[in-house]
Amino acid sequence: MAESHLIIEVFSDDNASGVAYKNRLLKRRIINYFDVMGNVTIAELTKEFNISAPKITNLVTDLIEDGLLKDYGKVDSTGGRRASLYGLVAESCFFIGVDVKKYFINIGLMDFKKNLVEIKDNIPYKLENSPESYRQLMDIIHSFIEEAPVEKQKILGLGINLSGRVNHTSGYSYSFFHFHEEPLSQTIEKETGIKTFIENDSKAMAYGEFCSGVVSKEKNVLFVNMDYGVGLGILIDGKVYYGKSGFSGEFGHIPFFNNEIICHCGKKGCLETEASGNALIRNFKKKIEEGSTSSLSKKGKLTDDLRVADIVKAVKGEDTLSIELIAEIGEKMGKGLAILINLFNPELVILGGALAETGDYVRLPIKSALNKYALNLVSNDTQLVTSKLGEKAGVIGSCLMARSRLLMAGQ
Amino acid sequence: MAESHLIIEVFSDDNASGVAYKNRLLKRRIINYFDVMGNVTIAELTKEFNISAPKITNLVTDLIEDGLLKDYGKVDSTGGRRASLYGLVAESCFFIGVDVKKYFINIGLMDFKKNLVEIKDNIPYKLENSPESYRQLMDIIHSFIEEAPVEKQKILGLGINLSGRVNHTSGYSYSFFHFHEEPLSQTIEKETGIKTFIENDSKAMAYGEFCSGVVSKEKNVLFVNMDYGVGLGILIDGKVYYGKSGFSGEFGHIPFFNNEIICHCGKKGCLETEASGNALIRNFKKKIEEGSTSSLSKKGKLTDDLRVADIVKAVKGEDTLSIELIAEIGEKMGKGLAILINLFNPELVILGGALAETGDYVRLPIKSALNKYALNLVSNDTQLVTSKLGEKAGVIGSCLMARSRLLMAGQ
DNA sequence: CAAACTTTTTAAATTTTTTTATTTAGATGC
DNA sequence: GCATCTAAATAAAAAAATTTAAAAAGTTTG
Repeated sequence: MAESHLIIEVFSDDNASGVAYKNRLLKRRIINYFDVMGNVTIAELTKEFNISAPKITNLVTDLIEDGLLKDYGKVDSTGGRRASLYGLVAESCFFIGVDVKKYFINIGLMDFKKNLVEIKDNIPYKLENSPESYRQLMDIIHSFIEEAPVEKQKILGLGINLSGRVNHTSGYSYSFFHFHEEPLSQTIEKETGIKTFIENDSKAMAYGEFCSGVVSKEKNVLFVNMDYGVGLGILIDGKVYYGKSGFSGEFGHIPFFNNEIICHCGKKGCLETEASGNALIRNFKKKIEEGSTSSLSKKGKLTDDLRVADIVKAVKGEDTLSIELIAEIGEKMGKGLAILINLFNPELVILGGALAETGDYVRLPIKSALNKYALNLVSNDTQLVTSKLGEKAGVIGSCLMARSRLLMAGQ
Repeated sequence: MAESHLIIEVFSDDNASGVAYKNRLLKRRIINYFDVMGNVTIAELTKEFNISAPKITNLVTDLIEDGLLKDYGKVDSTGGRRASLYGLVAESCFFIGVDVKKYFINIGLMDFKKNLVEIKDNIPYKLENSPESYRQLMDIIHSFIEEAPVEKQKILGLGINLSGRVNHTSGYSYSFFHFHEEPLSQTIEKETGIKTFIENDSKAMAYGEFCSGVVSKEKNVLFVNMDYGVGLGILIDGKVYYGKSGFSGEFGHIPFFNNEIICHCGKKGCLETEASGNALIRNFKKKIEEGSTSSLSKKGKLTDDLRVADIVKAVKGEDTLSIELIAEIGEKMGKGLAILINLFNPELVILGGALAETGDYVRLPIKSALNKYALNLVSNDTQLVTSKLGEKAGVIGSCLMARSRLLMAGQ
């Protein structure tokens, strides 16, 4: 009780002046350091922060009293007295992440040490921009909180991923659930009693992959979310890049093709019109109509709502048509990615989203298109890898987003 | 004498530990704050840094003794005792900037307060990747230093802009003057005795425009350098974005057209093949050959080395053909910029370089293409303006780059 | 034009932080 | 197995920074 009160205090944002304020800032920086480095010793902290040992010792002792840190035993021998290793206390606080997809929801609970304590996968749901759909989402969230194996007051943050245009600072979502004057984050916060953060799905996935996925030391990373649409999460200097209003990374809607296909954004020739899950389904249907065969069709007929997940599964099952079509998408995507690589000179490009789950089936065509279309000196710098978190990227990302936005408040 | 020694000390990078180190860091942060804010009072500094008045007073007194700061008199009445205004001392130190263009060089001297003390414009020069061309460049730099109206020891930094691939961290230039194992910056530093920084031209121009040009409060800004080639300087969160090796912003070489024109980079269909000064000249020559007339042609004949500057001049002189062709370039450039706006959601896009000097002749076609091709919600955020510094952007940018890299060393 | 009020600057007292020295804990070698 | 060494933790002393209080320099108002 009192403990949980103290925890929030560390992350609070009041302008207590002078020493108290500085100490709180330092504590946050220390927590942040533990975040990246895992367990560390006092000596390491003094070096990192250029602060004397007694002072660091005091702060660490404080953080232990707050319940955020604990002693994890001694380091291995370094020739002298063995140092104590300190680290975060996993169960000191928790965060919920909600990943809202087109046809389902994933929702998870993460502890302070970034362990995904619980995850509920593939909860059936249909994302629509209606009050009913919103209600349904909230019901799912409520029952998850109810059933969560931790006291509710220990849940400090709630992150929600939505596709489309989202302003993460103000908490407004423009593409979905924009029914009131009030920002969506605030509405949900009032209803749940938990500090809520709305985030764009691709950005959250990118962040997830950055903190807990394939990224090791790279600081400039692009995450491509290949799903029904195409999203992009941009990490610059280890931080998600938002742009003026949070609309950065509209990669799916760059003018790229000379076609006449009208994109759902209203324009023609968007990258998404030919290099996306939607395009894949359209192409697939067309091929079947033209007489191609596939394990997904019976007597030239397809199920009415063919989904991306079906085709991805078929690719894994070596369905020739699916493999051909996914390679085609990959080639076009690769040419688009060449633009990104020329512009960003990133250390790493991560392929994520449903289509990326086909692994090398989509990665290799992308790679060869990159070699063809990107400047060599630049693209030689860039590694191209498949997401490690896979379908969990969204949940993990939104938990981590909520977590970091709470921890970093005012920094 | 002793003074100048102290100045460098403030900006040095030795790891003096403890208090001395922290004070030096603080001093730098204070200088940095003066940089952006101009003259400020002690009270303002205490608020900004959350540091007590006596401590700030001490640091400011120190900086005054170092010769970097001075008292600029009192503020206007605020109802109580009038505060002293402190500000940078312009003549405490100086920086040289060299802007190397295809057919000429601009070189300038900047004081500590960012005033361009002196500039030598349009020094005839031909940029080629040869030792002779390098020698010529160095001669120009040497004689500028000789003739500069300040003691050489007060010149703390030398910035040099080169087009093409430059690694600003290591100091290597890959497109020009890469004759030795040693980084170019080091070679020049040895020869001049002044700390030298090599920079990509578009990035330096972007930085110049950011610090002293059209930018007021914006933090995410794109600077498009429309010259013979097309360059891009990306400012994110108020800092130049480099990417892994400093090759970011290769906007000119994104795969954008379905043409068969071979770009000098070796690929086909680069943006630069149709939306650049080189393309403009090619188009112009072709039009004349086809029988078009222009104030630049006599009896259907053109001077052998038609230059971009000639066409820009003709546009200002209302030459119809030139105006038509520049508008055509603008439209294509605008479609390319739509990509950037969708990706970066910037607050501001600055048009710079020789072609931008045609003002609205190129800006308006770009603007209308943006409306057509960029996502509205995103592009509504973005202001499109013409460079304020014009042809001085390069010199000012490289001076400022040298200045800030010296001031920020180790930050 | 003096009293009351504001705000900066300086001074003194107090607190905090760093430095330096000492103690503790374990590793290594003879 | 004890002396010697290394490095961390702690304690005491010294230095530095902040807080509080007071003085100084104005402004405003009656």
